[in-house]
Amino acid sequence: MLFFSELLGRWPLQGVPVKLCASPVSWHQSPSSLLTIPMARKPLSPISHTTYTTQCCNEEYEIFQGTYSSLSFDHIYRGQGLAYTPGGPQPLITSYHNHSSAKLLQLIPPSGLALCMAEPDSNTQRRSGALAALRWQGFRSRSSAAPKEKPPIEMPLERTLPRPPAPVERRREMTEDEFWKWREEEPKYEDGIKWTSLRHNGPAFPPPYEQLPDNIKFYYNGEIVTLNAEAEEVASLYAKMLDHKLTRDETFRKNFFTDWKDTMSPEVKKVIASLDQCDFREMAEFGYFFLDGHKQRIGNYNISPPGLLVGRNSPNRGKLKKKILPEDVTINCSEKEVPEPPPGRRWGQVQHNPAVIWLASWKESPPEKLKYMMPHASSKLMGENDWKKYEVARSLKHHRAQIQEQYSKDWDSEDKSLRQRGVVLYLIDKFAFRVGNKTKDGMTTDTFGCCSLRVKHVTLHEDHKGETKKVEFNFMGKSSILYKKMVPVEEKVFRNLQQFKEEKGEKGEVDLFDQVNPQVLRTYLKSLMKGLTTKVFRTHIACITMEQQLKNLTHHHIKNKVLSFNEANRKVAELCNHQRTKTELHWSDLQDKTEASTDELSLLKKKLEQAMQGINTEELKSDVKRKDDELRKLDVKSRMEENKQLNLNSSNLYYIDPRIIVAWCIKWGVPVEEIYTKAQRDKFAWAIHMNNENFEF
DNA sequence: CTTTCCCATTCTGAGACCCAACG
DNA sequence: CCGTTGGGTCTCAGAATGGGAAA
Repeated sequence: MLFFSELLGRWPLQGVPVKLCASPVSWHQSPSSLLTIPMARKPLSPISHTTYTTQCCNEEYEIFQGTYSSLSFDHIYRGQGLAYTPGGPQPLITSYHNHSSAKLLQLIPPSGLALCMAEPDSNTQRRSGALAALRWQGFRSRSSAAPKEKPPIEMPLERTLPRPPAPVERRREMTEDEFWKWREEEPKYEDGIKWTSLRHNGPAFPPPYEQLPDNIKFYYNGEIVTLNAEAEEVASLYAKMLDHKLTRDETFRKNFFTDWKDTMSPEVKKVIASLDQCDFREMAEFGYFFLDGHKQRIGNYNISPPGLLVGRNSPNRGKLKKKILPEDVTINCSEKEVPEPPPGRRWGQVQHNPAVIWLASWKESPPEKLKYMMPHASSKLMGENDWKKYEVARSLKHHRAQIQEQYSKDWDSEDKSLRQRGVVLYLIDKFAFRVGNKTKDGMTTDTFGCCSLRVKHVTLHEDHKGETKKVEFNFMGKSSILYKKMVPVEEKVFRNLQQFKEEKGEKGEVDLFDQVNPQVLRTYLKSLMKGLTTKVFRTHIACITMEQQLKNLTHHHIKNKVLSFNEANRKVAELCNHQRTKTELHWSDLQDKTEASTDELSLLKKKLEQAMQGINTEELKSDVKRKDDELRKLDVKSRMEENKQLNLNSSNLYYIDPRIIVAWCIKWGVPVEEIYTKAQRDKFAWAIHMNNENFEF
């Protein structure tokens, strides 16, 4: 909870993290009825006026009549937010976002400051930052309202840069007590006077437009036309949206063209008569690259802005991610086509390496790791790699039996390192574990994979729920996702694990497989099959599983094809342990409910049994039935919730050979569009193009 | 109308794996 | 000679974002 007093010190509110207080009554002076300020769903046109009248403090006030809509901070800074109050129009300071509404909890005269607080539902919190505040001056009741004369408001929209220097004095924020003290002691101003001193830094402006380099041209009717600076800026805004469907919308085009024309110099205006003849394509500068002359999308062309590192459990979280300058960037391109660095800057390095597919790289910190600008998943280069990956995974089927035979033999070896290797490989082959590279101490999160498993991560159960020989895994995997599963294993694997554990005694933090590391394993796998690595197993198993699951769907079960597809997909996600970690709020509620219902049901059943001897059991029977139904419904719901914990996206994007899906789609007459989204179809264009009905993984 | 749910897409962090250099 | 290390490259990972529509 951020107190009102604190708010004042932080005006305007951009970027202020605010926690919601469950009962925001702590600063209430007097009870007041809630006032909802409705939000327009779509930005209202400037001419539309709406009047909202509502009850507050048991008196009726006219609250707004104005042109507010999806007001963001951005709008506010530009002074576009206006509230028409009884005292006349006033700038509105709020963090409204469309999709959100806020409850005005209290109006605090006479300063006219009002605080609006969003309801603590997840959406408003997420979208609007939980708190909206509104400064409303000239607050008066209707009875004493000043005549509705709207004084012209002076809102200097144009300022001369540079901005005025920030005040040097650092001011401590008031405590709540201090705030109220100040409020009591503040001088009573006469009407029309609000303050004696007022200081701030003015609005923040977006960076100025940078003109396009000379080699970027705009064409009209096939001819190069040089636009004046202002027209170019506006044109580039349109160019950015070329892929947007709105650029085929008549009104959108008409409106843009009219406004664009206003920015043209007379000479340019004379030339450009129709939008249809305009070719903006080159002006959409970023986001594309040309591979042997063919236009391809770039995956990530925005360098992430400086900020604080938000890692998943990373020891570096909170550390500064420095601003990346052109001088930090290495460009990879062909020799005669070096991109123009931003004006007045230069590239750190330019190289012409055709052996790699990245377009630019820079070192991001922390941790000191290279980042790359890469082609988009839909590009030829990425598509080829994707295809190659699946071909390798596919070829594993010719070697798998032999590999399994080999590692099974290793379980009996005299050599402990061989026995360990055999067990490790078994786990990888059976449970699709990641290899588990060494993590740098202190630099990265402690997460684990097969080779790096520690003694405490593995629990052996000789006899578990009547079944014998079960192994329980419990460790943090990639991205700190918990891997917790209980699985049956081969007798010999079990004995070996038992022995490895025993050797280490009570030391849970010790590596379970001390004789194996990813490097050794890699060399070994390489000798078994060309291109074989640990992750090939993961891909292979995922594909086989998917194919099998889809095959199991008979005509009878295939009524809802998309649903059955998801079911199969889910199996793969489960195998790969792909989860979403967001805690669903109602998840625990549901469990509680189920538990309570179960208790009630058993109680009712008991009652029924006791009453059986009597005659009047009908009522009880129906009670039992009702409760039973209720429980069944809850069960279905909870299973649905459970499924929500799985993340199907990763397996779909990275593990399941799209050719399996395409073949399945053809076989059952399911349009690919029903299975893959637009972005996925782009990524898997290579597989869709192959269109092979008989594909078998 | 507001609020909540749902989903596709983007974002950027975190692994795997390769290879050359090192000890 | 051979195992280890660390930088470089590409793949995989869930969260954040934001549009749209159902409730």
